[in-house]
Amino acid sequence: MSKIRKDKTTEERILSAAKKIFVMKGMAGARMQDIADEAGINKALLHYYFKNKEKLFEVIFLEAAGKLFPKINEIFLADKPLFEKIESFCDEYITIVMENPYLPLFVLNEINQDPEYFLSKVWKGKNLPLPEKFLAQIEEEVAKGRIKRISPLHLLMNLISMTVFPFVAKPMFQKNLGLDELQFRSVMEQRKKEIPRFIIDAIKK
Amino acid sequence: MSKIRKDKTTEERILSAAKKIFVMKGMAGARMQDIADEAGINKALLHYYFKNKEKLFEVIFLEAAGKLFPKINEIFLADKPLFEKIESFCDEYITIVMENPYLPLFVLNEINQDPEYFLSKVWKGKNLPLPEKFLAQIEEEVAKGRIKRISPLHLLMNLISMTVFPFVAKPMFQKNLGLDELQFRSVMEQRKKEIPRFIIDAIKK
DNA sequence: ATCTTTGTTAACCATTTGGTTAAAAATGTC
DNA sequence: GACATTTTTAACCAAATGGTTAACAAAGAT
Repeated sequence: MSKIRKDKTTEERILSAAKKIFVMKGMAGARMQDIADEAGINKALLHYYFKNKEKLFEVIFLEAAGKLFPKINEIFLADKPLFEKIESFCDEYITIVMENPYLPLFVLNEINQDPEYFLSKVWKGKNLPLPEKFLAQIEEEVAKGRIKRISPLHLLMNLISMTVFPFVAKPMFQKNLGLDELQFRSVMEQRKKEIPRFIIDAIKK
Repeated sequence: MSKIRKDKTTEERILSAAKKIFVMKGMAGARMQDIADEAGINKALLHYYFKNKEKLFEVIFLEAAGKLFPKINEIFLADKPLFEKIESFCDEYITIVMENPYLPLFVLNEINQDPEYFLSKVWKGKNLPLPEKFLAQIEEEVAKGRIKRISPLHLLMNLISMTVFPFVAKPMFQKNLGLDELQFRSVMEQRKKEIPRFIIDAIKK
């Protein structure tokens, strides 16, 4: 069979549509007929290409998680000075999530539905979290007197919280603070610099 | 009709069961039969007492939001020094959410499904966000030279992010950092003090 | 005790949902 | 062009879902 593909294959159209609908509605709320409509195909094709809803969902979920989790592991493992790590994490992570601001909520919500199941899928070998090096790095900076005493665990939580949560709570912040879409994006761009500055101000001696 | 109630009325049992199921599964994933099973009643009673799924859901959602949103408005409006506000917000908010750690994710997820609809329900008069006073307070502290230059908006985002997000991402943090249930609770207790300390270290001159 | 009102039950209903099937259409191979 | 394989279609299916109904039971009012 020839491997030459013209424009979007049916499979690609399904995946693209499924991503849109699953990210918006979640597993429980998404309807196969809606995915088929979005892809412009007959619903039976979803089963021809992906067997069932669960299999299709898994592809989408793993792709989404594959965008979010390796990046966190990257700061764990990188050989860089601490402050640089913080700066590049914020910059890169916000850039990634800005391309699809609903990803974090989607992934976190599904993980909360069945943590063991979903996290085992995500961690199947490839994205195993390895925080030890990063946490040890923070301890070392404290011991060397370069930063104030702080628990590595809390520093990590603070970093990830400030970077990700505004996306999760987007409508709430928009309404609370009177931000339209453009303004929200602008604020998140600012945060690429604001968060590292805030953190470094908090821990620098 | 006598208003004397013995133990749990049927209505109370429904509400209690509905809260459990809706918070766990969300609107889309919750099943009326599951709620009835949880309450130990016949499913038809759900409609006798609450007409339909949407009406029942709304009661639960508003109750949940009513736990989370007024507290945020409280820091906006309180006549207290800034640092005290930050300290008491973290302390009280974490205490509230610890009683039901899944509330933030539940409320935020539903709001993201239809922001206009849900936020208008929440803001129907009573919980209208009034951040101006708080934001002005931060500006004043900056102008008086008591804290470093910082955008009030970012400070507010940082405060709420660090307080709430660990609950939203609970399974992820547990897995990443090897925390069992007790340890997670202990970490969140620590954060009552750690977050204000971190923030104050970041902004204090 | 009688009647009215409220609460409960089990059966039922129409629609929706994820999935199946067989036939037709399209594509690939020689 | 003939045959094989893959893709697509429309109809169909069983189960699940939110909701309805009528009968009965319990509680309230007089």
